[in-house]
Amino acid sequence: MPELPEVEATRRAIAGELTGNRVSLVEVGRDRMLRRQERPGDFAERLSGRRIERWRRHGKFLIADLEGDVAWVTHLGMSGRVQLAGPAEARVAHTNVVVATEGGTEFRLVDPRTFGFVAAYLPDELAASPVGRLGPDALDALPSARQLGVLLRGRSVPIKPALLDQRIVSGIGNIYADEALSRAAISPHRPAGSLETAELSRLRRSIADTLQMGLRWGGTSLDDLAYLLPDGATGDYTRRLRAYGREGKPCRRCGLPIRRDVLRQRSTFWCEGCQR
DNA sequence: ACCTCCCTGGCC
DNA sequence: GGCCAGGGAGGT
Repeated sequence: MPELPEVEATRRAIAGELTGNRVSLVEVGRDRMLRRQERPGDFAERLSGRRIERWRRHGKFLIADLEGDVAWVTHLGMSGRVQLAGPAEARVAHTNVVVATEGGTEFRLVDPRTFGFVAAYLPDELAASPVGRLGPDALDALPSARQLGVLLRGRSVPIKPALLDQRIVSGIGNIYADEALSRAAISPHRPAGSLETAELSRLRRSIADTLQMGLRWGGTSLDDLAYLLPDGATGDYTRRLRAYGREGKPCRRCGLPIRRDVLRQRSTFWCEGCQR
C-alpha cells in the first residue's frame, strides 16, 4: 500500500528522469482518475507543453511543479503505482493515466482500484484542495514531542485514528500507524489527548523510525496487492512488520498473540502485553 | 465527529 | 459467490 515511504521512494525514482522535461501528450484512460478536477478537460490542457520544474511530496501527495504555476498532483490511493516506460513498451493492465514527455519517458499511473487520482491545480485551487489542508509532513517536518502534545491536546479520539488524520500530521497510513504505536508501546485505543510527555517523545521517535525503516527497506508490499517501486521491485519492509497483518502471531517482543481490533472501520493490529 | 461509499483483485 | 482491503470525500 502506498503510504509515505512508498510515495517518497516513487518520487526519488522518477524525479531524476522526468525533471526538466516538457509534457508532450496526456492520455486519461479512466475519467474517474480526474474526479478531483473541476473541469476534467483542464488536466491535459494545463499540463501540455509545460516543463516539469521539480517533484516534491507532501504526505502521500506527489506534486510536480510545472512552469506557469501549475501543480500536477498525483495520489496513489491504495493500489496505485507509477511506472516509467518508453512509448513502445506494452502497457500493463490498469494503466489509467499516461503523461508522455519530450524526453521520451512516459509517466504511467497504474491503479486497479482507482482510489488514486491526478489533477492539475492553479495556485488558489491547490490551496483549496486537500493538499492545502494537510498537516506537517511526517518525514520532512515531523512536529516535536511538545508540538505533538499541542496538536493532540483535548482530543478524545483514540490515538490510532488521530495518527491517520492527515490534517494533524500528514503521511501516516494504516500500516505505519500500527507499526509506530507498536514501537512506542502505546495502545491504539488511548485517547489522543491522554498521552504524557514521555509517551509523546516515544511516539515521535517511533513515527520517525518507522518511516525511515520503511524507506530504507523499499516500502511495504502486501500479498493481495503488491506495491511495486517504479522499477518493479517489491518492498522488503513487509517481512519486518511488528504488528500489521500479524493477527494471532506471537509478538516479537513478549510472545503474546497480536490481536486485531477494528477502529473507525480500519483494521488495527497491536499487542496487549506491550502496548499500554 | 462519526459512518458510508467508492473500486477491483485475490482469497476463502 | 461473497467478503475484504483501505484513503479520502461527502453526508448526517
